[in-house]
Amino acid sequence: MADGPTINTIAERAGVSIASVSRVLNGLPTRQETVRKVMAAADELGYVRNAVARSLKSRRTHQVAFAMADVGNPAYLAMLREIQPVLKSAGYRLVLHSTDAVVADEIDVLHSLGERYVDGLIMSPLRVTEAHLELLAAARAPVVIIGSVPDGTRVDNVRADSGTGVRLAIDHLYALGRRRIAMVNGPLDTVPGAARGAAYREALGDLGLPYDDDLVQIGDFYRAEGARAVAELLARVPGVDALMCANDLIALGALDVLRAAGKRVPEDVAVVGMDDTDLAAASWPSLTSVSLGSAERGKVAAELLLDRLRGEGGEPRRVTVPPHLAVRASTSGPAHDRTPDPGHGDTDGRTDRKGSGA
Amino acid sequence: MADGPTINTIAERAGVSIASVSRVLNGLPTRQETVRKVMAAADELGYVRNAVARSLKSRRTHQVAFAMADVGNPAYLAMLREIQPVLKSAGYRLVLHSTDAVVADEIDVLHSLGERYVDGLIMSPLRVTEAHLELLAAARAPVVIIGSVPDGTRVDNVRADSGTGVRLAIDHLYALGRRRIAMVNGPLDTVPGAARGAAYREALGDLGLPYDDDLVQIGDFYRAEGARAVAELLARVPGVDALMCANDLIALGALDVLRAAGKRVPEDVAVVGMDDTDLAAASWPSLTSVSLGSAERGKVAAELLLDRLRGEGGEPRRVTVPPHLAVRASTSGPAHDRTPDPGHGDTDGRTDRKGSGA
DNA sequence: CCCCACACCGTAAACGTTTACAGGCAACCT
DNA sequence: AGGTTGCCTGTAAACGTTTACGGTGTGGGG
Repeated sequence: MADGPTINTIAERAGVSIASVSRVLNGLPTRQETVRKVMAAADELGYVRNAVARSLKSRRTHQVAFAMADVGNPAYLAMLREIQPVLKSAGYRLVLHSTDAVVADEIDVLHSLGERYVDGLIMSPLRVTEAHLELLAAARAPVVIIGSVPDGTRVDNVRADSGTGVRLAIDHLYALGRRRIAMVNGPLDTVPGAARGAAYREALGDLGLPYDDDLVQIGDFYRAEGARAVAELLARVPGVDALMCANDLIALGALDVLRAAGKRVPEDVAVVGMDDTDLAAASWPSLTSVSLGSAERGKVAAELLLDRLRGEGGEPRRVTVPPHLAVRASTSGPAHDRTPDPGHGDTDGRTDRKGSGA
Repeated sequence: MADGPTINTIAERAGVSIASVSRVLNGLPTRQETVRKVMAAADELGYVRNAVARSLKSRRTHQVAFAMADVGNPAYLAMLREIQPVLKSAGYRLVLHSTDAVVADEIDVLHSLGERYVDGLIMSPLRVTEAHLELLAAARAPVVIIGSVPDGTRVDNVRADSGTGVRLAIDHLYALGRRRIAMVNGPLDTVPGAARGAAYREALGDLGLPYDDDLVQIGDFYRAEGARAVAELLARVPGVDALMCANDLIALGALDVLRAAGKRVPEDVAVVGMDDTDLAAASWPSLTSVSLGSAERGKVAAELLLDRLRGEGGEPRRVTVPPHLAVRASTSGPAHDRTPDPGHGDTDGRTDRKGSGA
């Protein structure tokens, strides 16, 4: 296999200096004859520029890292799917870090920025610890955080608004005439759990509905736990007419239990999920779900980072992506898929993906 | 922000040569006193090794690329989820290429191997063209292909076996007493479409069932097209008692239509999907599906590549990952989720993922 | 005819590491 | 005491680029 040709090999073969070769390859002004000779030599040798050497000299790797907890999580996946093309079209490669929700791994990623193998980083941390903040402050490359970050942290930041999301859903249910709206939440010591629980309470208040502890059931963010929680809830409050679920998996569990209990969805009980994953469109009945704009957040984050990489300075920017409601059969009757908000309504397109397996 | 400390900065501060610094940092035998001084200096300066310079000298980047058509496709996603941890624990970073099913992009990726920004590549191409083969033969780094490749191609190769997969499903349906088993396929000019169609015909033959053109319906690999195809099929052959669908999306479309037609699943019509995506476990009734072992293929591919990176030579290896059947409610009655093949039975665990949206 | 301007090119340094080689020094043996 | 051994360390080259700088040759103007 030998050792690939370098700029030196070309120089020899073309009878010019390596400086000329470099100039030609970079399109700097050069005599026509020289260009011809160099190009010919490069073609014959099948030369490809060594990216590592180039990076060393130019201090640019044209790589960007994206770090999140788990590729399998549809929220992160949606981000990834938007980030990738944005970076690609700007000439950057994407280095993927899956941190398995381990804080130490996230710290590692931040620390490894110092190795300078990427020009920038997009990170969506689970929680932001002191260690995160310290490393962020000292980061040797631009960083964009997807998720919430303490006020005053000097870092570009793109966040969701699950509080408003919950409110959208509750308003929707209220508009449909539902008055006994229950909340099936995940653990309250998680950031999303706490935020969604608080928003539920507030939204009820604003609508003049009483807050009733009996209507709140805590489980976990999984399907089986969601089912269990809803079963308990139904036993306690048989007359409930709507379920606000803290994510889509819980909502799927709710559908299971309601079906088993002989309740019709949405006629007897309306169900709303959250995150608007592709499971929502695939389930039966299809699930109305609050989209927190993961895709949009990914895209914005990538664009913020590219701005920094282009050298734009200035104060850290903060963008909040508004949630929206993807209305489907589980609240609005038997019609199949309706998305009243065409501005973001690519929701259902997502099931249109090929599942071949070559 | 200044310019980060280098090995030179440390050498100065510790009063030793850069060679000694390098030795200490790499754990080569060194006097205790020197180690102490160097470590102290490095700590105080917050030194982090420059990965680019290191790669240039050592000709190792500790990066591996994975190229596939689309991260959103659950089959590729499953691969990615297995590849990532295997590479990570071996100390490699993952560079992700999404080629959007554009052949030119795949060629680009292969070509860019010459830039030496990665030590190896795992690629799952849609089709393998002449250009692919040429570049593979000349590749300057080890490559593992996930998918089929012409016999005699000198490249490590991991493939699925969708033919056997179809047969598993047909046998299963036959064992349940079904005799009018229809096939709902995607276009026959695609690789998976052709293979699955042929396998269907063969499997019927082996079971002594007649092949009947009326029982075959061609659509496309999407939910809506699947629904349309099944509607036609039902109109033509009302007595069909089982549907073999060429992927999960088609099967979801089938469920929609059967429900609308008042047919019970599985009592009246049993339904089998293919690819065993997480949609299969989420749907109602949950969907029996043929897993083509995407996750397993990803894992095996990563391991083959690591072997090469460790310097193992030898003939190109070919591994075929056996398919298996994830049996669920859409064929085996009302009981919820049963996977009779515990050897691969992590199927349902996949829905147990958190869908938070910080 | 001389000089200057200009276009082009080559030499060499630099980016931040790793590593072959050789020098220095202490300890040990004879 | 002199020689040998072995450990530790420093010098310098190398990895493959980019680029500042100065040199050469040509053409044109005075």
